Amino acid sequence: MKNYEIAWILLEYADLLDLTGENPFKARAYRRAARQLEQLSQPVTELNRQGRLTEINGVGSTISNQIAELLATGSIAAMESLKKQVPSGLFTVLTVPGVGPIRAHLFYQELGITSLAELEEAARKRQLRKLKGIGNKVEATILDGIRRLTDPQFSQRLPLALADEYADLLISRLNLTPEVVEVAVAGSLRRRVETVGDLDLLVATQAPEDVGAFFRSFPEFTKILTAGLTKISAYHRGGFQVDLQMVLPNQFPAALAHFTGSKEHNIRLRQLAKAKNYRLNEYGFQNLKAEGSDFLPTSEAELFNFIELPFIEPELREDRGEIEAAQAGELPQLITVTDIQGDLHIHSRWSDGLATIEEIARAAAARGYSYIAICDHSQSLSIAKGLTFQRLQAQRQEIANLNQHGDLGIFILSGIEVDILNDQLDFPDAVLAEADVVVASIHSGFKQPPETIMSRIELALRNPHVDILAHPTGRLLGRRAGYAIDLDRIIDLAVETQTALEINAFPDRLDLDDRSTRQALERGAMVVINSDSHRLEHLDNMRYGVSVARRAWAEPHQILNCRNLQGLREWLTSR
DNA sequence: GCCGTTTTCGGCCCGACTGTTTTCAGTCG
Repeated sequence: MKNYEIAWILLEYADLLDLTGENPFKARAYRRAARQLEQLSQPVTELNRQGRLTEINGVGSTISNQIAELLATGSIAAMESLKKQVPSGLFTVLTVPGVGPIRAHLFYQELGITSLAELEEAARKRQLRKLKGIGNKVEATILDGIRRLTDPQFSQRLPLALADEYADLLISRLNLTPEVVEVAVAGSLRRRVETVGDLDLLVATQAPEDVGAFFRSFPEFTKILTAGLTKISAYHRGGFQVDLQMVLPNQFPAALAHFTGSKEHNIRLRQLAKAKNYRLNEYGFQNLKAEGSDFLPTSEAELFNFIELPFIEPELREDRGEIEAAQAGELPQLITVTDIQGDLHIHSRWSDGLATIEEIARAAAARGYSYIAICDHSQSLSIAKGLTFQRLQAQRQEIANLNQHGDLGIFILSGIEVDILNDQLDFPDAVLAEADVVVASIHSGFKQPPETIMSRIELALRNPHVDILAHPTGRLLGRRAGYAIDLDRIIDLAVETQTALEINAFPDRLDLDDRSTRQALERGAMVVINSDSHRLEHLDNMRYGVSVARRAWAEPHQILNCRNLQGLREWLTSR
């Protein structure tokens, strides 16, 4: 059993505890334990064998015994008996905005509601308002929430790139009013999570009423959900929620940290503040012992320093070990976009790209790169005008000419994105050996059984000419899950064969994702960030790949294309 | 359920907003 699978079961247990009206701190204990398991670098099965489970933070005698039971028997008896008390449909009832564990439990106890459909029917028949503490407003909120849950437009999380665009528009609009002193993106978008559920914006102002009224009047909002003195929530016509927080200018740094989160990270910070006899909230530090000795940080760095931590980058604020690393002075020196020296996966007009190689080279040079690799598709991918051997030869000649006479200020490597077919690569070794860079990837047979896909990928990784495995899981955000692969095994093979794993920076892909990348890096795999550009503007998608790498704690020396051309060539020839 | 240079018992992060109340419970982030 994998760590994340065990963690998932503990999370389910926590939900069950919530739904049965147990002590909320008990559920929190299980969530905390699950979180610790997820970020563990060693297998839980191994720790269990060694009887060392209780060494994990948040795992005591009960949970360690239950994990042992789970590993031995495949289930936890206490959890199974809870499941008998709680129909599985109650979990979906919990997803309705305005319905938490207490109300879900109440609806189940009093009305026998165990599904979304039953909840909707009860609300329509005005049954809910008969219950204690529930009125017509709550009923309406629940009906609206169910409508939103089942509306396809609202059912998907917003991809990072799209969220950036919407946020930029809202921020430039907010800046039109002079009462706005400062605006910033907060929440998961600032932490650069691959998809965001809603947009969090923070404004510094002396006049929150005016800013609030201005904000509420934005035409793109289809409904104002809440409108308080400091917080406004609205539905955006793009199918997501926007939360605006307003604070006084001198509260801005503390508020920025607070609303950036994550929630779990904030809890850790507040615990540290509390140990120093301070309460930390969105307004600053309040001294719990001495009135008037409050502290308003003037920057996020000052806020961290006050609780004896160095500045922690937003991408790391997930309570995935960053607090401990900060305390030990072992935070990573995260990669930035300016560390990127080149892009090793770009398509030209020779296959399904729109730009010529020369146009690409000039655009890449303008972005400060010192090299690029043109990796057009191979022959079998006819839908993408895949290159035959003859056309590949002609393309190589063009690249050679450009390098020789082009005056481009950038070096063009001649590459190929070779398709991984069912039992071979799309070009023979002799052809691959001639390429400067070989990127291998799967474009067919997504639904094959795991063994089949895995043997194809293994074939590619074991081929000595293959330098990079591109978009390793094949997932498309919000559209297609990845292939059924064993990522642990792929990472092991990549390390063994010294093949680089790609973070494909295309906003639809972001493949590998942050968690997988972190695993790969921890186990010593080489990682490369590529744009997979098909037109010139796509080169700018590199930053989304860099975001993934930053969330994976990547430092420049771990990323292949942070090397200069000589370093890259040394790596390519050393393998 | 977990945990301990204030603690082996009694805490466990903190506040905004709404609705159903008549001082607070529930939800959310």
